[in-house]
Amino acid sequence: MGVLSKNSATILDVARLARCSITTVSRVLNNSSHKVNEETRKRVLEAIRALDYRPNALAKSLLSKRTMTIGAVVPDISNPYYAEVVRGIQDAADQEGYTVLIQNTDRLSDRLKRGIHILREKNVDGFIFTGGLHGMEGIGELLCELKERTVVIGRLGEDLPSVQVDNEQASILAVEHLVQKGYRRIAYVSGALCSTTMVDRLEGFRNALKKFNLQEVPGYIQEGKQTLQSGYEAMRQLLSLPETPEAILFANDQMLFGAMKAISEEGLRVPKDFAVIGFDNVPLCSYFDPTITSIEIPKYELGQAATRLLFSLIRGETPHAPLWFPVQLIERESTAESKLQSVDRQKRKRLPTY
Amino acid sequence: MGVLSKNSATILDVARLARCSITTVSRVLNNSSHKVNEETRKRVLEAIRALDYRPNALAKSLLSKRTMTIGAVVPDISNPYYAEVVRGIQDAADQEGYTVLIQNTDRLSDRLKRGIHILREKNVDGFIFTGGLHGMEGIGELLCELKERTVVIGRLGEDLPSVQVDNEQASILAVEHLVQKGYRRIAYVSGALCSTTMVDRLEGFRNALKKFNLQEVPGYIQEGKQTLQSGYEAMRQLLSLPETPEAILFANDQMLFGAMKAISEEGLRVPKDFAVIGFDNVPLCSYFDPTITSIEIPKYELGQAATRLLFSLIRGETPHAPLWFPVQLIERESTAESKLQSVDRQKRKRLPTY
DNA sequence: CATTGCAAGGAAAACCTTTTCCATAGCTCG
DNA sequence: CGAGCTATGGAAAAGGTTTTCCTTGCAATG
Repeated sequence: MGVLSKNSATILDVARLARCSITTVSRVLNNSSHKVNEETRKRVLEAIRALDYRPNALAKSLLSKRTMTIGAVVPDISNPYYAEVVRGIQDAADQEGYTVLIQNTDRLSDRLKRGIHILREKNVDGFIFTGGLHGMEGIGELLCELKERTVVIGRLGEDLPSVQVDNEQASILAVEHLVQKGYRRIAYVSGALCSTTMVDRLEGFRNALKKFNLQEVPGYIQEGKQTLQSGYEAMRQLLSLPETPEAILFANDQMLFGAMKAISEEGLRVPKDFAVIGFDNVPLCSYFDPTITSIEIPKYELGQAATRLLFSLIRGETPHAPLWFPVQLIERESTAESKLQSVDRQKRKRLPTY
Repeated sequence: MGVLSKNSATILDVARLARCSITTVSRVLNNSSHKVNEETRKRVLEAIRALDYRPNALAKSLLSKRTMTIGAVVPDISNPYYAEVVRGIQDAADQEGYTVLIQNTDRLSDRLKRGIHILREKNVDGFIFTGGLHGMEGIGELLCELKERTVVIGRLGEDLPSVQVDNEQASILAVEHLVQKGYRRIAYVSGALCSTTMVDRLEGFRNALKKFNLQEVPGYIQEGKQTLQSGYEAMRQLLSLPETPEAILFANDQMLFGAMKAISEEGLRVPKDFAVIGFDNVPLCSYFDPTITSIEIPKYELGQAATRLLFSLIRGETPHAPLWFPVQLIERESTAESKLQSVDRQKRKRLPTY
């Protein structure tokens, strides 16, 4: 309507127009228990509408010490895994009227520190850390008074309230699946070991080898970054080994997809020549050719649960034990028994390997 | 040190400890031009350190009417395309000390409205809209006074300052490429036509058909959502047609990947049986088997440029004409000439089609 | 009639900064 | 010696809310 006023209306403007005090306006606004005459209320509401008044959140926050904003620290938002976790966080926050401020760290510890700094400066009401961060012990200090309003998805070294997934167990699950399918020479491609997630998955793989009496072949464990390119390179490494593995477990689906290129470049096929299995079960797994067996992590649910846990902390409830979420192996074509391997397996069956 | 005070120190605490007024503390803090005695300054700095004082951004913002935060509205952050755009925005914002508040709309117009509402409430200093939004004319009103601090990536119907890519031209480029390779029966799979991006790409495709004298075959234009599943379904539709297309242009790479599954399920191959070409050139394109020809959109640069444009608006500079970014066709295996088609092409060459 | 209680409303403090304006003291200059 | 300048410092307003604590009428109760 007409000229837009440069500065939006304040509560004082409303009070003036409604011929009452700002106290009354405030009461109407927050429908306080303090009674206000029905007629006055109508005048106020009318004035609010006429002026298109909306309370200034800044002023409110200054007083209430609540910004209705929570901060989320994620290693890499373009990773579909974290994108989904963030989605869970945002939806849960939304339900309680909170907004989420996202800080990307790109897995760099100084960007992490900077992120925390910004979030504190913005006066967020709580923190959610995702991905953990290995060997980054100083975090507790950075959080200061916010320490009691922090939730971690995964581990962080510090013992903060958390929502977790048993990554170690997940690796064992994957290896078990491969063993059952008759694969024995199993390699592992890890992501950057700067997140506890990656540390746990690797640990789990090693334990699984022991558990199933398989030996760790030199060169069968590759470390890279969680990218297509890195998966490709790791696979090339594996392909160059004198004795190539029969099956490969990838610490994340992205790396697996990258590796598929290396495999097909050599004219090799999955699962005929290699079985592969990924982590995270991103949507593409069921659309790839062949479809990819992957460990499903309840990404959305993790984000959601972490946020709810955070709200319970904010409400002053005492933190309870870490919340564990189940993982699940989704079997698809990439780990089917190839004919060749079925034969192999027959042969092996006679050997008392385990 | 020792026990953490529940409420962090204020400027008053610092002043008391340094035995001076808050005015002086403020001056030291913002190293104002107003002189302050070297010894006093030292006392203040000491007090700041001792109390671990950090100014309250809320109070500062209340006064300055600057939150050092900009809002970004994106249709879908889990889409790699937007993830990359957001990355560009964040990096550029970072450089100027700004923080980005992201609002996902999931392409729903009420979530969009809600997002705008939240951003206004949080007093962001400016807006960036991505993806455009078709048939959503009321936006200008929602923005109100922020209208002059809004930048759009793409079009929005309203004429706001923008950073653009010629999607229409891009479609023409793609079709031209296919025609040059000898393909004539070209289909198009569109995403949801609620974003101007999608509208423009479709428009471009239609114009390209005209330009190259190809006719629009009924059923050759499919509309879906920008998802793997939707791409898969669209492809199934195309495959069920009495005469299948020779080449398909997909409005985004995700849909293309979904379609690849439908193709391989039929035992068909790319590019032998179909040429396919995508939009966005996400990283996976060069890792897929076959590698995928796609239209490269400078996603990161778009985000970056939009943010810089926004800052120039915030500084009070007058908006200039829309900024155009070039698109580029990245040719890969998925549009190689199949032997079969080369023959076809020879045949066709005799016909005076265009 | 005096007292109590309630409905309705307002004044002012508090939240934490920045900024404008003023104060003091010591100097310099004409 | 007075005017004006500089170096240094503080008081107070402003920014927009919420909340605590009054105040004023009026009706009900004894």
